[in-house]
Amino acid sequence: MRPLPKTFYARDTLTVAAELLGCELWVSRGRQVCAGRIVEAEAYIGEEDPACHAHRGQTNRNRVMYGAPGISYVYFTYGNHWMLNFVTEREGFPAAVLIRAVEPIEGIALMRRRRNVEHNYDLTSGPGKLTAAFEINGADSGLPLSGPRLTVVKSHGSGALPRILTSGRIGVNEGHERLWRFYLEDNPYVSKFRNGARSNSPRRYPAKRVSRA
DNA sequence: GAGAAGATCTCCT
DNA sequence: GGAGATCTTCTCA
Repeated sequence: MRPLPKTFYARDTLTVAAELLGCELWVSRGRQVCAGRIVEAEAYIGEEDPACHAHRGQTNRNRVMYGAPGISYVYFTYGNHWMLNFVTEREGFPAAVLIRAVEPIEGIALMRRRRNVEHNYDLTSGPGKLTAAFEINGADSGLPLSGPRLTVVKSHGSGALPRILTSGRIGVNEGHERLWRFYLEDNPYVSKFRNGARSNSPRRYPAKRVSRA
């Protein structure tokens, strides 16, 4: 199982976000291993992006975002939830991909114990849910995505990937006109349209409107 | 130090 | 669909 190289992340964040769909995230806790296929992600790019943590410049909290590509950026929000991001682009430029949802493929029983929910589709269908299911927290921030604790690999599943759709980002107050949310069509683990997303008319990817302008 | 905001989730109606 | 929970981070005085 070969992790994605650093060069994968050291590219345009929108490209990375789209290409992460279908990839597998593996999280190890000693002998406990959980894994899921990434089905939904959002891009946050630079200080010009009003929804990005780096919008107001570098702080203690977002310092990891300014670091090298291919590392994790995990932060706490709403008093309850950890958010998992992958740092992208060049070192010194704050950009990241928020992992919003995954499809469980390994360690499902462990996730169910951690989440205490009835249905599998409730395990990881949201950014806060997936970090709870994978037991990801601030201790995982700044770690390489090439292992040993966090590993991202190309999917070794067979068959063609479903269509990739884009929409406005969820839960952000500004910058929602940018179609920087990417997800797999008809996947039950994609988080639903809600929480104030004001521009989530889905479009096929690649699309002309998916740009950084 | 105080107050406000926040890339969410879950429960209740 | 709405509101509360919960607490870290940041800004401002």
